[in-house]
Amino acid sequence: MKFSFVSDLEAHLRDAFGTDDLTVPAELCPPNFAGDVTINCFLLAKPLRRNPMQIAEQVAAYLAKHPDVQQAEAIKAFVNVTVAGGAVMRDTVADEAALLGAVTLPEADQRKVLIEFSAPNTNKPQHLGHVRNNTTGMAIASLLERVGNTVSRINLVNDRGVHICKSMIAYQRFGKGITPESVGKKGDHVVGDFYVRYDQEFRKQLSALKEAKPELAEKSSDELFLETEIGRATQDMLLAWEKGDPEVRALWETMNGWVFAGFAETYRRMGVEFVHTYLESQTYMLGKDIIEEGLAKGVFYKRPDGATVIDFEDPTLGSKVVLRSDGTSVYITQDLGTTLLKQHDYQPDQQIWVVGDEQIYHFRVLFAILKALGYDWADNLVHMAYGMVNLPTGKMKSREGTVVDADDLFDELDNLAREATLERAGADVPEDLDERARVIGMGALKFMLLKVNPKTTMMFDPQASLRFEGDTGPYVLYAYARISSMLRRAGDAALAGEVDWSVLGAKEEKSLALRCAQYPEIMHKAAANLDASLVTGYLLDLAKDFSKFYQACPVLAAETPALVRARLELAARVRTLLGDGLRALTIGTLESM
RNA sequence: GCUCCGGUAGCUCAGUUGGAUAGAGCGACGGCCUCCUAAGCCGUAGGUCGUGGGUUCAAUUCCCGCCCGGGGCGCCA
Repeated sequence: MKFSFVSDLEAHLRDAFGTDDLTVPAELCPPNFAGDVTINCFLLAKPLRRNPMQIAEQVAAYLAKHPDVQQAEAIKAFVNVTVAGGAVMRDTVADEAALLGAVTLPEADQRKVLIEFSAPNTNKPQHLGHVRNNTTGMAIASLLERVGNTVSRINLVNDRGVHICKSMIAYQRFGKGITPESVGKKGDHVVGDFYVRYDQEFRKQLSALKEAKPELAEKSSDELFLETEIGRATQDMLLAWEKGDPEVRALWETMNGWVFAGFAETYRRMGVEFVHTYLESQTYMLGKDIIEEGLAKGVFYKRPDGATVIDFEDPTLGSKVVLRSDGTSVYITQDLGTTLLKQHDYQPDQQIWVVGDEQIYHFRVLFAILKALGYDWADNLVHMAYGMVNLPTGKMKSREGTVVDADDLFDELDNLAREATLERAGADVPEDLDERARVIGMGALKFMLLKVNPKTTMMFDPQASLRFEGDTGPYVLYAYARISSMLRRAGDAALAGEVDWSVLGAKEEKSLALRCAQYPEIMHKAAANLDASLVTGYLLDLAKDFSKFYQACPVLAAETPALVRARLELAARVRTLLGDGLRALTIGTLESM
């Protein structure tokens, strides 16, 4: 927020104290104090080397005489300033293009960013955890784009490995040749069902094994995996896959095809899009050459047991194996390879991974290795770690069937939004009911997930999530729709000609305009911190300020045409910002609700 | 054991370079539709900011100890 009176005050103070380069911080005045804007003089005490109370007195005395200022009151070290309505409007919302334009960063600060998110496995459908990832990834990507960066969204699908073999084995044994079409089910769910079926069979064999050999009772299921018949069969299938066995490959292609078709549908409903999807089946062999290179450079060394390792200087990183003693890759080897591949393919200034916080250590190691290998861009790699989603009943566990399925959740929210819409519509069933239900349901879900700070482990209460009142996406959508409705009623002619902003000055009008003025800085901060919750919080504040204004100040029925015009114009600004902000979070809007 | 994240109202969460009397939503209670969409607005109740020290004019915020909860520390991914 930049006000003329603040600039004048800065010039005055620089002059009076002989200081260069002084910036005066102007904040919104807290609601329990009288004023619009507050100057915190504690922050001026150091640069001016004066007692903050004295500065406050001086600031208040200067501002009291300023033409834009109606009242300036010093309380302790704070100066609460009541600004003339016209001046507030002139310095905040009058120039819409300038307000929106300020969101775009200067060219020198714009970056080319590559963001990877979603990264699902092809053995089961997506659940609420993936939904948080997808929503966060899309929101961060479009937020970064909105402030002027060039963003490439990519996915890296884990389409090979033991997990998919499990589903394949179960399908071979229990599938009876069904297809998604024959059972009328999404392909990812069909494959996921076999993954669950596999686990049942494995458990069965495991308990039989433990019964036969009581000495194994204490062993973990991982340790006993190859002791079971189905475990060995799975291992054999994995090896056959790696050798390119035609039959195994054909089944793999078929089942992955089902999963991808299912994912496409889930992504479509969420509005998730990627410029490219890397497949692990095509990249898993990458990375070994980098190990060779690092070995030659002395970054890695071969341990007596044959494993290739790196010892970090940082004791919290310790030591990490990068190649097994048999020469095969580990997880991090592949990740080194794909990181280089992505760097080569896109030449980004920065790579971002949206991956759960349980992998924080993994990424620290990954980045440290790349740094040790001498890649200067390794300093710009970012793991955007986000927290898990828990349910009131506890953690989500696929095997225990306690996951909230993404598609089911979408359906449920869609239905509730439809009911809520019909309930409010009365006899007039809207023609675009489907569209409304979709936007409201998905908007409610995304907004709720984005509202909490990404790094916090969040609690998802399915019951509470189905409500559309209070601090929710629909609340914001509702404010948007009401303004749209007002503008429709007013007609285009109502927005023609000059606006006399000086007719505004009610506290609700000023608060609203001041809130609008915060938009660019909020967007910058959210983008810089990769934190979409700053935007949701802001949009709620803006929508609340609008609702208060709307309650207190009649717009279309205002006393004079000039007042109608100015209030309508102010409301239009709010609508523009709400739409812009929601779009930056990949949440759609509605013209009527 | 080492390490990372968290502990704020009954519940879910804000509070980010240390600043005024710690906020919101839900839930509870009480008001507001002859008036631009009540998915709304207004009010009441609800807090030793986990705990004990320290730094500071000023600490929910920074530092240290402790308690509680969660994650991570593999030749798994």
